[in-house]
Amino acid sequence: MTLSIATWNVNSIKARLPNVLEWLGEAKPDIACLQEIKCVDEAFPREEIEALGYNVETVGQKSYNGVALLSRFPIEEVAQRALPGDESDEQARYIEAVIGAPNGPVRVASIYLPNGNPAPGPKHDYKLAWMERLRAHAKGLLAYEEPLVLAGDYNIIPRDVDVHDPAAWEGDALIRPDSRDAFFALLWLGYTEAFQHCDGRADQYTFWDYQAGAWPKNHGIRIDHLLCSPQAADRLKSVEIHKDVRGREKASDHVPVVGSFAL
DNA sequence: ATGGTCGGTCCCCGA
Repeated sequence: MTLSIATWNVNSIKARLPNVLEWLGEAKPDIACLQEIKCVDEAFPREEIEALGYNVETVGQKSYNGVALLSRFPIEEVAQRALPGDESDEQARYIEAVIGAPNGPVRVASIYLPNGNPAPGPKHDYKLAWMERLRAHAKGLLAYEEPLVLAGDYNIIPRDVDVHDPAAWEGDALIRPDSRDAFFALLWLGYTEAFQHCDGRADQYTFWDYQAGAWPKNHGIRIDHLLCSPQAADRLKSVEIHKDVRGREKASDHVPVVGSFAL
């Protein structure tokens, strides 16, 4: 059977609820990792999403950030409601759970990695420190030797072919060499970036800014990623970027990325 | 013609 795992930065679940319900109804992902829900847990439209057959777990925050995990299969254990490594970090950017999929447990995290702009500066320092915490935690997770997908908005453009005009982004926190190095450090642990593994084509984007006609000009960037443990990568069959979602009424600036696994 | 956006909250910030 095929297990599909999606990631989508919705840029406010309240503003995006009709789009989210429409997309869930047509794409029917088994597991969906959402980012930037921009609301506290009590304000999340849980009932509407549960009505489509999903179990729901959220780590919310007023106005900013916020992540959610939706699953057709039971969420057996919420393993983390924050990224370990800094008790003083109050930003809602990480949730990790074990899903009871029909053929065995699958661990999934929904990640909203800090943007980091302007760089250099305290926000970029926070981004790099957060990525180092993610690296340390992701390293430990490999010891489980289980199918694991770290899905989310990484705010990293991995390669120059993942942006319409690399020169226009020079110096930006999403493309800076130090940001990229921190992302590559995750891959060097043994994680596989699903899109590059399955497809790898140039000019396949997951985000188009609301400003400056970025969408009609196709001036996008690819920053939403699925990082797979070896046990997940072995079972990875395909990755799809649901680009058409960007052209809909009241669209998020990001689109869903869906991985299909023989799990 | 060198502009142009959203979303949340509150009168500006983050992306």
